[in-house]
Amino acid sequence: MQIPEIDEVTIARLRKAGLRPTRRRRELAHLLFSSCKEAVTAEGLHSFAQRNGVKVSLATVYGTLHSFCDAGMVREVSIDSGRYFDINPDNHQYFYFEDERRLVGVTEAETGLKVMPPLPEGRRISRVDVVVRLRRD
Amino acid sequence: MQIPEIDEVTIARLRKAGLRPTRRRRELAHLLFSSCKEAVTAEGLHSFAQRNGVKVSLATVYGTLHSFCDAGMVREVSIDSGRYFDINPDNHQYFYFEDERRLVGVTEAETGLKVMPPLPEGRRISRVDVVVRLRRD
DNA sequence: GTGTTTGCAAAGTGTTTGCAATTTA
DNA sequence: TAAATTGCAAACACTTTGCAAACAC
Repeated sequence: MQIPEIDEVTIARLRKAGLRPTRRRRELAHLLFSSCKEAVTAEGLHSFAQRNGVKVSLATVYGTLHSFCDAGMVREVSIDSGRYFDINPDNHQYFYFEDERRLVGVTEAETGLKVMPPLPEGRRISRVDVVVRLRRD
Repeated sequence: MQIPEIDEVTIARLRKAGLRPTRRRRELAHLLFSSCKEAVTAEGLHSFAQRNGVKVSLATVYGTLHSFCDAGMVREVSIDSGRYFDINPDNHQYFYFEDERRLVGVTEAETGLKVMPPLPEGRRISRVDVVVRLRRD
C-alpha cells in the first residue's frame, strides 16, 4: 500500500466524497477502485485485503464499506441474501452469474433499457434495480 | 383452518405443483394464497400463522416456504438482505416501499417494461428482476 | 485539543441442519 | 410399510454494536 501517485487519486476521491482519507479508507478504497472490475462482498474485499498485506478485521471492512456507501462512493446491491458493493454508484443494472455468484454492473446504455413505470400516489422513485440473472447455456 | 371448499383449492394447487398436501402445507398455503396480496417474509408468515391459530415454528415455516419455492409456487426476492416470497411466481417486477419494507409485485403489463439486454456469450437469462424502490414524496 | 475513526471481541439477527417422531400414499 | 415430511433445538453464517485506543485536522 505505498504507491504514492495512485494514493493521491484515492485521497482526492475520498475527500470529494466528504470522507477523511484515513489509512484504512485509503487502503481499502485503493484496493477497491484500482483492482475491482466487479462488485465485491465484504468477505471478498476482506480476503482480497489479506492477500495484499492489508491486515484488517472483517468488522472493519464492513464499517469502511458502509462509510463508502453512505458517502455515495459505492452502491449496495442485494442478491439471494448476499450483499454486493458495486464501485460504480451510477450502475442500476446488473448481470448476475448465478453459478459463480458474480455480479457485474452494466450501464443503462448497454441494456437499452429505460424504466419508467406509473407510480403509486404520493411516492417517488428512490432507485430502480434491474438484475439480469444468467445461467450457462 | 377448516374451510372445506377452499381447502380443496389449496390441495389441488399443491398437487399440481407436485407436492403432497400435508397438513402444514395446506395450512400455510391456504394462509398465503387466500390472504396475502403482497410478498411476505418467513417471519411475516410465521406471525400471521400464529395469529390464525396455526402453531408452527419459524424453522418449519422456512422449510415449507422453500418447498413451495422449489415447486415453483412462490418466488423468492431478496431486497436489502431481507427475503420475500411472492405468491405469484410470474411476477418479475416489484414496487418496494422502502419506509414500510413492503414488497408488492406488479406485472410486466403494468410497467410497460420489457427487458432484453444483449447477453454475454454462452449464457442465457435465468430470470430478470426489476425492483422499483419508492420513497414518500 | 477535539471530534472522528479504528479495531476487534462479543452480541445479535436471520437461516439452516440434524434427526427422531409422525404422516402420507 | 416405505418414503416423505414435520418439528424444533441447536448450530451456523453473516452483520452490527460497543467502546477504549489511535488518529486527522
